[in-house]
Amino acid sequence: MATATEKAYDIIRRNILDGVFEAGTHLKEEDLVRLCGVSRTPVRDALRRLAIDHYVVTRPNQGTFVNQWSLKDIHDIFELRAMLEGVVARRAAAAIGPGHMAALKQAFGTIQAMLADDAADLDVNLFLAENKIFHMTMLQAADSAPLATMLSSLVQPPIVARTALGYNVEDLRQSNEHHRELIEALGVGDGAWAEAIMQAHIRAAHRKFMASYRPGGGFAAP
Amino acid sequence: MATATEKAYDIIRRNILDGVFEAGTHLKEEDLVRLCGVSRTPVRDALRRLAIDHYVVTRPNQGTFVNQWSLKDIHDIFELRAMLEGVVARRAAAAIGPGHMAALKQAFGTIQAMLADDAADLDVNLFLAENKIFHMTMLQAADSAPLATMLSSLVQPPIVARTALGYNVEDLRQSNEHHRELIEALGVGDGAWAEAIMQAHIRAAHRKFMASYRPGGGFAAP
DNA sequence: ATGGTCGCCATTGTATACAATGTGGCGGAA
DNA sequence: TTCCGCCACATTGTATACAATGGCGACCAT
Repeated sequence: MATATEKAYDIIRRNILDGVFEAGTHLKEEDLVRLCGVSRTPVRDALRRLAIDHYVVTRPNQGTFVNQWSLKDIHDIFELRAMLEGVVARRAAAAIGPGHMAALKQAFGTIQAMLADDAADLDVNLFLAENKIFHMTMLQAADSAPLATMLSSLVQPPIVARTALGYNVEDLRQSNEHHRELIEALGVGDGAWAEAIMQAHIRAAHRKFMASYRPGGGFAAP
Repeated sequence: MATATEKAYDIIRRNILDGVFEAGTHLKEEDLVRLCGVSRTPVRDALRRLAIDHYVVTRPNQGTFVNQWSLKDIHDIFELRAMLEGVVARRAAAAIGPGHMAALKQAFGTIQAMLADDAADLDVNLFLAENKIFHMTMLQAADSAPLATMLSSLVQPPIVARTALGYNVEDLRQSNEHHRELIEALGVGDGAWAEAIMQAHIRAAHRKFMASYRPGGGFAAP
């Protein structure tokens, strides 16, 4: 966290993800100055960067607001993610090398170990971190900068995080079984197989998310 | 062009599109201050907005550079555009109303009129404007904010503009015939048909673009 | 001659002061 | 009472001054 802009970015982002700043909230620059302990200039910079990542939207002369998605938007996002992550899997099957393959297996193994232990002490954030590593590795293996750019604008952290909150242990096991099958498909270079299982993987997440979604913006406990 | 930020944004963007700022150029804030006649603050704001739209990339403590795409990136961009614009067409076929349909027919008619005249006096910018209206109308008819966001990050104006430069009159006629067929498919609500012809439309543009592409960044005259 | 290191300068990052804008409330008139 | 217009304030937009960073070249040591 070397620069003031980064500091402001991280603090604001964290508050959005933690739900302190609810969807639609008007983020006033002066308040953020007090919260972050930096001047307005880096705060404004941070808000622009958050706009790039679609955490917020800025309306000229009005201010910056925490982004919110309609139910329809969320459906569309999952729909598009299923399609694009499917492409990622297909391309990864054609291009993956031993390094990325090893990273995938390790992420799978780490999650598997989490699930083998008593489920009670499972740390959702730890799961999310490993899950992210898995998907990022796939993305790198697919070796397409435009594809990576598009997906990054589609994988909305608030939604992904809340999806995980809706998971129970059985759901997590199913999720990691998909990972296992993806590794298998990639191992034999079967792009169509990899694409299909990846689409199932995302669509399953979609259903789990909807099951715990509440229109008001709140979410059911896991 | 009310605000200084908008002014800077438009000037810098125009210079990039016109090729004054070539790909990879280091855009120095102080130079842009002199060019735009505003202070550094709105210039920096404008550069952040240009980064959102992928015209430039910013590296911390190093500066802002005009974005450049590799040949592979360009292929990927067209590939993804074909897929996503296909989805747009499919969804538009299911949801389009009379207003959007009329707009599509008008854009088609305008382009048709351009091509009926003597080809010598054809204004490429005018064609581009109507072409954009056509595709934006399709996007609105598809009625999906996430889809619109993704495509906007994929439709790189420099590439689209240079694609048109590579067109000859026959290519333009083919392009507008695709538009005609899209309207027909949408009229009978055949989403699969619309999707297929849209994919062909983008892939044809891809080939026309590659035919006039020169690796150095220059392009053959039309 | 070559390799590394130090310091200067160009450039970006940050803070603060001031200007402009848009909004909400108050008051007056119909 | 209700609607319109105006004023004041809260908030964002802009300019300028200062701080920090990093790249590049010169210089020294080997």
